[in-house]
Amino acid sequence: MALQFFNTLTRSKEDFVPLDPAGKKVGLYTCGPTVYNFAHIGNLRAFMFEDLLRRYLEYKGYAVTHVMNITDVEDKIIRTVRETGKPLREITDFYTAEFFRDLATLNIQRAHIVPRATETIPGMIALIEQLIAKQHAYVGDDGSVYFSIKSFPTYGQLGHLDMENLQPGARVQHDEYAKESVADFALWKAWVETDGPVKWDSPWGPGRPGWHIECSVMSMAHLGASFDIHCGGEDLVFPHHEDEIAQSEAATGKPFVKYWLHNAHLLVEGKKMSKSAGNFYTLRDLLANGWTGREIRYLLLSAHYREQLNFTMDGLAGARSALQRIDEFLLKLMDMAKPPASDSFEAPHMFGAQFVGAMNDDLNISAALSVMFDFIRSINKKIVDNLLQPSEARAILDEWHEIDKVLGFGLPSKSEVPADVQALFAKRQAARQSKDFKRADEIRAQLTSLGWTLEDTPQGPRAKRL
RNA sequence: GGCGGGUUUGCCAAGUGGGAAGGCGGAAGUCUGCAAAACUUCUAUGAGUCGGUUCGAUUCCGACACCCGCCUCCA
Repeated sequence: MALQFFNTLTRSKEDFVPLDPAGKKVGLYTCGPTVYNFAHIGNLRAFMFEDLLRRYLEYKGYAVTHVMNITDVEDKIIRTVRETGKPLREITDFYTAEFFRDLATLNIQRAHIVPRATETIPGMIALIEQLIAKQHAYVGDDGSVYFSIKSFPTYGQLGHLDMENLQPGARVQHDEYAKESVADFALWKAWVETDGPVKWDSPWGPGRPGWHIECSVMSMAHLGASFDIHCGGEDLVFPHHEDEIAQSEAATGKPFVKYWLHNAHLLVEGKKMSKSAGNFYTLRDLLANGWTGREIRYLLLSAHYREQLNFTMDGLAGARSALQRIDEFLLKLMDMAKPPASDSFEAPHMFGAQFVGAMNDDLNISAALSVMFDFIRSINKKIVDNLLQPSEARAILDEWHEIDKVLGFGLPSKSEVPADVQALFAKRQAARQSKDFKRADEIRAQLTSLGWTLEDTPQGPRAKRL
């Protein structure tokens, strides 16, 4: 099966064919964070899905250029500036650094290019000028610039909204802006007093960019007027991505994005995450409760990205157990792995092909993981029956490294056993052999206090770190 | 009000017009001086409810119930 993605634009699964005539290069733009607060796990699910997407594209051999913006000017940031009196840059630098720390904790690969909105303002002004020149935008009485929806007939295509019959939602404030039409959106927002020191000069007076324009400018600057994939949470479909399409295509006359991929939100303990419900988590909250980035990664990754994921503490415990089982499996293989004895060695049948088959179907990670666990069970059986050759173990580990480039769980490392611990192990083994079990149990307790546990296997005792 | 997604075992979660993946949990067993760990096996005659189409429906269609999302700056 060819690689397929569900494209929000067509609401159907489509074969993935890059714009690059050679079929090699892929341009990927993912909407980044607004840096006014710590990211919560809902935010992080989106970045996790995008990480899986990028890793899988790279696994498939595509040369991916990944761009992710940092939104560092926006209403809530300005509010924070006003409330704290701190310079904007101090606030956004802090939360940007925290954001990257979160990504590192979750083993999410950083985008190749990470532009900041505030460093892209000249490009935004240039694009807005183009839109005004082409009569897709107009300057309002207050000095703000608005995009004219009616100048772009296909507006509403991504969100599948019929603009003619659209009933404004409760959040629309009709009287707030000097717009010609309620649905028109701001490209440039004129400075108002509550903006305080946050302002930039423009041909239309001081102000700041609207939200949507930054993504159009930053994506096209690095990926060209047309590029392959644009991602974000499903809430961004409308208006954010709809507006990006309108601005970009109105300015360039070219199709903006070929594939739009959106991830579903998550629930926490079966409920919508909210601060008032007490189920609102940032990564630091979870780490403080003893969970690891790896466990959180596993849980966030384990459900299909277009399905709502129920994030629960039971789920995290399940992730922990599942990862332990994987680690145990890999450690066993590491213990027995040896390079093949001869050149005629044939690698054993692996699960890679089935894994790819599942992932090709719009990143069906659940099916892919089930293939992985089936494989683990089958190899465990061979180990129990003493049928697994050391060279096979080596080959499995080699392929596992490849698969892990997609999953990003990481492989366990064999811990070096210090000499004193090794000596205790030997002493206990001697005590056991002379049937002095009381002494053996004492030594086991001693090892526990040193942070080591042991497992007696047919091949002898095995040391494990607690 | 409009548009869209969903409801699968104790929990999480896939696929599928004809035998319901996988993970966690649980049970039994193997191994062990004991233990732990590991491993093996088992664990939904049933798919929100009610109808319809069909030889056959969890899967298609229609109602209803409930959950969730979007409808102008929230992943």
